[in-house]
Amino acid sequence: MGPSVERRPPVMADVARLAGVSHQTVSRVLNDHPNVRAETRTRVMRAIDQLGYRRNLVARALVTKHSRTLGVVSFDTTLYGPASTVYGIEQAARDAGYFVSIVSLRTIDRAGVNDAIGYLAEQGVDGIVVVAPQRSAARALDDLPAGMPAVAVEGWHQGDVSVVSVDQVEGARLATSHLLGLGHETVWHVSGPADWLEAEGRCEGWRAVLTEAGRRVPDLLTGDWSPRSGYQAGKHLAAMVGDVTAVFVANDQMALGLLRAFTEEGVKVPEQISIVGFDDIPESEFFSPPLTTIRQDFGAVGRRSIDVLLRQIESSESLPHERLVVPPQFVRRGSTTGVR
Amino acid sequence: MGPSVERRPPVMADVARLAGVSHQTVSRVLNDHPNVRAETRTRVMRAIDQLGYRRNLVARALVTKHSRTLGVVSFDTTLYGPASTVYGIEQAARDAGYFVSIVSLRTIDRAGVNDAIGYLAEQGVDGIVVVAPQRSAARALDDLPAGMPAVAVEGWHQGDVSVVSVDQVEGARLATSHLLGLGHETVWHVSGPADWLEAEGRCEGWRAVLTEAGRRVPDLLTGDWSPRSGYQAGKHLAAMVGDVTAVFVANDQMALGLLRAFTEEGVKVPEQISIVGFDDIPESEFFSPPLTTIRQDFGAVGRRSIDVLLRQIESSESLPHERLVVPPQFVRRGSTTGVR
DNA sequence: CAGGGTTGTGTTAACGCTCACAGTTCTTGC
DNA sequence: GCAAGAACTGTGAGCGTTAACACAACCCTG
Repeated sequence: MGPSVERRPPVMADVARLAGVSHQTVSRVLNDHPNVRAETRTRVMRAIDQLGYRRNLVARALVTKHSRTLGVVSFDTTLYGPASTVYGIEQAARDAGYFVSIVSLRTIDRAGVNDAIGYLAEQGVDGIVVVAPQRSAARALDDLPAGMPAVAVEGWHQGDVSVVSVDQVEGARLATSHLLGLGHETVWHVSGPADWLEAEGRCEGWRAVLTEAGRRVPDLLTGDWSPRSGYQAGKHLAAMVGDVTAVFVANDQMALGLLRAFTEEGVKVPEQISIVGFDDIPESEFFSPPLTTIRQDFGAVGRRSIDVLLRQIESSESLPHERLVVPPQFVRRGSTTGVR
Repeated sequence: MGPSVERRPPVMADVARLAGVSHQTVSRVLNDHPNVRAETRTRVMRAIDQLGYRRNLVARALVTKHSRTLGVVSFDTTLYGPASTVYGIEQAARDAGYFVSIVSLRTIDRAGVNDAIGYLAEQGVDGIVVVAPQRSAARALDDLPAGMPAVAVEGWHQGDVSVVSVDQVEGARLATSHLLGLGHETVWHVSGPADWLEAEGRCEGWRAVLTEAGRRVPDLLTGDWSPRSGYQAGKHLAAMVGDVTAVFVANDQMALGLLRAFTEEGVKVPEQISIVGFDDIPESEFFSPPLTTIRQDFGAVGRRSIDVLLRQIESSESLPHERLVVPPQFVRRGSTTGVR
């Protein structure tokens, strides 16, 4: 019946017409430009919510060349660590007025990360955070699109990109020293999978402390971060009670697996074997026994990485790349005790 | 020295010039339109990667009115459930060629969800998934921008928006029936916080089974999903061993808290009290004892919700809203046993 | 009350792409 | 060998916004 049945969403020009001003004035009101008469401003505002107008950020991005969107590339955001980091990133970004577009990789390799970065670049993100805990993934940062601001989280410090990470080596030192300080002859280690930078860092810290103290460095056991792999390592270690009195496990989930294996084999924790984990997942405090562990402040890592990235985006020239390190924190609970 | 030092990223016109064709032909190659001579196509392709050209999806979105981006609004993506759901959503979306822009709320209320939806709408998303496990949040879906395709996950089925969820009531029935089937007189319940739809559904299923079997419905205990709240409930229940022989806990994290409290109080699981959890987080299998629980297939929920949403986006007229239910799965482990 | 600045507003041209349509060239059949 | 159609390619406009500039109206100050 009416002149046009199909209703398209209102645009700036519609608001302008209704308010009796030019579209540019509407734009000025929206970007709260100073030089608009108060009376005009309210007239425009009234027109805006009369029409239910929302500005089209896509059109805006086209002309300003800024989408106010950040890209995040991560791996398996189902895990507590990545999930918390991404959460921290998202919060910090939104507080700064940015959107977050996320790509969560199933498997992580250079090609995959590169693709993801490419997609995000096409989409016009202003900067990219790569949560790149593996060597192979971190290497993908070498071929970023020219001029794309980026920051690596838990990545490698080589190459010319800023990195924000928890000090893994220090965390491992805390864990290992704690156990030696309790009087244990040496400390065993169940590490994360090869190629993971975090696994390497934790292994390095553990080995360093033992070496510095002149202790025997036992054979390394390797898991894949899963409770199951910890369980398997635990079965292996349980067979060596007496020889093994202290274990530093590279994450809390594997530590849970160890705990389970020890329970099954009748090995008492901490009486016969002390265990230290890493991460401090929310569950750790309620393991039996509650787990002594190293807390990583993932939220802080996320926030810091956004700080670095935004500084890079908002300054015109390219800043020198920095390396930010968030300290880990030792959390003493019931899974460790001194030797008799 | 050169004509221009400042290098701006190449655009379609640059590619066209280099390949000796019009910008439109470049566009056709990019969108693999059929009517382009093979020779022309390769010439354009060569020009594209000679210049390192990437198309500008923002400009494309401006004219097509489709950003190929989906918005996701969620609450605390640090928790295993939401994190897994969002992961499933992201995977499914990317497989379908869509980006995902995520907004993760700190606190969840109608205003917050509304704001988030507003932001996403401005940004030009083609559709929105709201992971709205609370009544208050679900209600925000009532005032969606007109014509915006949307789907609720774990939400309320009222209002005219499609909903995808795990059948919470059925899950609770499975858990409760299992315990009754083992010969327990009745089953206690530690529920999630009020206002959470999942908590309500689980409570409803539990109560229904007890009522149908003509059993006494014990006082309800309420937690907040955290292990700590489970621990507190556990302390309370431990004081009533003998009276209490079976507990259905609304999630695995709280179940862990119960387990810890029972261990401290010397209550044996499952010998004195049987426990069933909900979620099947990766840790549950390695609790002591391994937890009998109800598995939710979060990945499936994510995928299904994207299916529904894309169908809505890609069909021009508005489809009737549907209600998709993903069945839960009972997982028997060591935390439950029959009464002597 | 002339002239310089400030303040408020409008006009026009991009931004980089796709769509609609108008050409052009190549097939094909008789 | 030539019309008729199919296959390919080019031209121009426009998506909704901001930037740059132009211009009007108003304030001062001397």
